[in-house]
Order: sequence, then structure tokens, then C-alpha cells
Amino acid sequence: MTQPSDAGTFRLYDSATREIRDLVTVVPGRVSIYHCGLTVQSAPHLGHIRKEVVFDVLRRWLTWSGYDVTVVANVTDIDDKILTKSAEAGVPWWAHAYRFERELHDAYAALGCLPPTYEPRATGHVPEMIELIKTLVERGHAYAAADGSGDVYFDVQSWPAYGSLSGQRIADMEPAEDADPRGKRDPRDFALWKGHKGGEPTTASWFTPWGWGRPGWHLECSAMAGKYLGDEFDIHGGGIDLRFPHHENELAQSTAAGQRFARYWMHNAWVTAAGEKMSKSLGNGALVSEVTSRYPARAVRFYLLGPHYRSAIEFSDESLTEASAALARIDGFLERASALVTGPSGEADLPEAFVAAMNDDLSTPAAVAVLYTTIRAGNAAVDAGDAGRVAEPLAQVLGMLTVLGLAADDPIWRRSAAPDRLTPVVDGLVSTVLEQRTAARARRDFAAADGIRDTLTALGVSVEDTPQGPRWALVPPSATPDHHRQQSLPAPQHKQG
RNA sequence: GGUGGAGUGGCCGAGAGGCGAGGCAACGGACUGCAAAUCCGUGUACACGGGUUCAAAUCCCGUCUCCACCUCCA
Repeated sequence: MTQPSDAGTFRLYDSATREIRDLVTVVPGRVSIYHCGLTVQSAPHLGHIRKEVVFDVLRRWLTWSGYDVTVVANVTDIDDKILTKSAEAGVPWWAHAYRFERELHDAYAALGCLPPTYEPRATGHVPEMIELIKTLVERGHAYAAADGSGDVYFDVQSWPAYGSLSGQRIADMEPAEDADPRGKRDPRDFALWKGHKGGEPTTASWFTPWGWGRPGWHLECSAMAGKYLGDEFDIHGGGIDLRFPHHENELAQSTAAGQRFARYWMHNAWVTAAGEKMSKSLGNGALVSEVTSRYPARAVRFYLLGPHYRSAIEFSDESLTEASAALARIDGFLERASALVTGPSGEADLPEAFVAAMNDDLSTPAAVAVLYTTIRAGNAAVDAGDAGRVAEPLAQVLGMLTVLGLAADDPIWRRSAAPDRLTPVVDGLVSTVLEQRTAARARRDFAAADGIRDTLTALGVSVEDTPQGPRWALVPPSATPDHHRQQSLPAPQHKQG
């Protein structure tokens, strides 16, 4: 394998400075990454999981490059919406949170994302949050609400750097009109801690020097990042919408408390539907569970890695179908190449262009282009029956797929390998039928042979004749049947939240 | 009002001053009994109007359209 020193320097776009910068880590040879996990209030959609896929590839790439990578992704398991929705559903807030935390984990695994090194829950870090608030109060950057609500606010005017991450000036910001300015010194001050309100479950409340209450969203991440990654860490990530206010606020809290915090900020773009951001409140989110029920999960991951992480991806069945077909082509090459190359394929250096692409701000589109180029060269060698020239591209393709988290034999894709009694039956039946077809072809009875092939095609089984005999496969899913199915359903009722 | 981002060939999607990333689709060819798969070949694209330059999709000015953030949001 190529050594890290040969792999070039990883460069990434830092959304704080708005420029591409060489990655220089706090500790040489190690990378620490914190990305904001989800608020577990409802089922994850494709937009949510894109972030997981992006950071999973980042992690795999840096690991391949020789770094010791630590990834922390929090779970926000207490917030306004969790309380509201659980109350509506008539279940305890923590039951609601656990349920969707499990769904989130299922979605991670379904799309081939390795679990974070640490995945702290907000509710498990109240003492750390209290300490952080104390520090901020002592330093004059936070204050308890004047109205006795139990809220504690960050004083944005006390921190001149506030707004630096998102490039905004406090004076130009639209203050939140609806938020009751009651205890605030400035309408733009944000809550570090939220005082307990009548009607909220007592279990969603913790005792602090400022009374009973619960964590403010922004504070959680500062507390957890500090606990697991220390005073300064390398990359802080999340969706672009978190840049303001969430990350701005995190940065203010942590730096005002005396930490150095993140060296680089990395934000991924949306998955859009009909040109608009997928969101729970718009009701236009394609749920991960729904999409993976219609397309192979690896194809969904491949689709999400097609565009660069800072570009929006438009959700469409056409693109997912295309990704499914593309993956079938990749797998087809692997299958034919593996059949030709005997013995262990060994490890090959990744193509230089692939390494360069990945080092260039995780340019998966360029990396995928190299993948295709390698496959084309490999296929040409397969056609020529030149096993000697097949071995290298085969190993390279396997290596690239591994880095992208798309290798079919990655254990992460094997989670539902329940023994299936039908599989050997189908294998046997298709093989038997194909033997009859081979016999028909041998006696030049092409009508019979083609009849068999047509029957299989109608059943969704494709047949390919190769020098080694017929190969068959299930036809990848097509968008068409689902369109028809969906159009036959009544128009969806849009629930405005 | 403030702050960002985007408009690329039939479609998706990179690139960001100079030889047309890549994929899908289409067409031609090779291969095949025919197909499929695969390989080879075929494209004079960069919202609009100006400007800078020997050279602009890429830089500058202006215009239009779209999206996002400033309130919970990956």
C-alpha cells in the first residue's frame, strides 16, 4: 500500500476561512473529527444520511492515508421537538428519542457507514454542560435570565468575534421576533440552558445552580466536543444549515470559555427535492428506509457520492436508477475479472489520479471518474483474455471501492445475511433452465433458446453469454414501475408542522 | 435588510484562464446464431449583456432566474 507520506497532502475547504487549506492536524498522524449528529425526533431521510456518508468517506480516506482517526458524532436526545412530538404520540420523551436513535443507527448501517468512535448522548453530559456554563458566567459571557425563567443566555455583545464563522455582523442580523425577549439583554443572545416550563415532563429536567431545566441545543455540542476531543481538535462538520446559528454559537461558547476548538469547518450541501431542501417540515423528505427498500443500498451510497459534497444533490428516481446500473457495471467487471485472475489478487497502489482527487477536498466525482477509467482498461484486458493485465486494475478497483465504502464484501453490507432457503432453489432452477438453453443452442434450435431467454427476461433475470458459459443476474431496479405504482396512489396529504 | 451558494451538451454531473472530467441516453462499428455484456468511435455545452486578455465556461462590471441561512433543521 502507498504510505501516507506518498499520498500527498489532504486539502479541504474550510468554511470558516472560505478557502482550501492543507490539513495540518493538532497531533501529527492523528485526526479528530466532530460532526453534529441528529436530533432523534423522527425517521432519517436521505438528506440526513448524506452527511453520514460524506463523513464516513472522509474517515475511511484519512484512515487509508495512514491517520489514526477519531470520530465523534453526538445524538441530541432532548429538545423542543422531541418533547412536543412525544407528547403528541403519548409516549415518554425518552422512548421517542430511543426509537429514532435506533432508526438512525439502522440508516447508518444500511448505507455502509461505520459507527462513530464515540456517539455521546446529550442527556448523558449535563454535568459537563453545567461546568461550561459556569465558566462562561465567570468570564462574563453568560448570564441568568432576568425574569427568573431559569434560562441562561450567552451574551453575544460580550464576544466581539461572534459572527466570524458565518461572516455576519451582529448589527445586520435579523433578531428573532417571536422569541420573547423577556430575560435577554440582546434579542440575539441565545439560550445555553432552558429553564423548566410548566407542562414539560419533570424527567426532562436537571438541577443546576440556575434552577431546574434542560440543555440548550448549541451548548451540548460544545460540551461533548470538549469532553471527547479536548481543547482543540481538527475538523468540525455538519450540514451547511448548521453553520449559522448552531456552529457559530458553538464556536462562541467554546472559545469564550477559553478553548481553541476546531481547526477546520466542513459543511456538506443538501439533498434537494424539486429544487428545494429536503426537510421534515416540508414533508418532502425521502426516508432512508423507503429508498433502500426500492434500490440496492450500495447504489444509494454510490448515488450520494456522485456529486461533490459541497454541491446539492437533486433527488430523483432516474439518478438512483442510473446509480444502480452503474454499480451493476462495476460489479460485472469485478465478477469477470475475478474469474480470470487466479490466486490472490494482492494489493495494488491506488491510481495516482484517484489519490489526488480524494486529497483535493474529497473530490469523489473525480475519484469516481478514475474508477470508471480503470474499469474500462480492465474490461479491455478481460476482453483480450489477458489475465496478466487484469490483475492490477482489479486490485485497484477493489481498493477504490473499499475507500469509498462500496466494496461488496465489506462486512458492513452483510448485516442481514439471514439464511434464505429460496436462494439455492432459485439458483438451481435457473441453472437447470439455462442448461436446457445451452443444449438448444448446441443443436442450433435458436427459437427454443430464445424462448427460454425471453421467459427469464420477463421474470427479471438477465442472461449473458460468455466464453465461460451463460451468466445470469437479477435486473437492477428501474424507476418506471415505481413511478406507475406511485401515480396510482392518492395524492399525498402534506402535513404542515 | 444582511450573509452565502447555484445556473454547463438530451439528462446527471466535474472543472474554474489555453489541448472538451466522468457517467447515463443516442447513433455507428467490433464481438454474438440473435441478443446482452464489453470494447472502439461519434458532441464544437457552459443563464444573458458588456469588458479585460494573444486566449474566458473560468477574471471584472451589470442583468435575470433559482436555492439556502439569519427561527428548530444534515
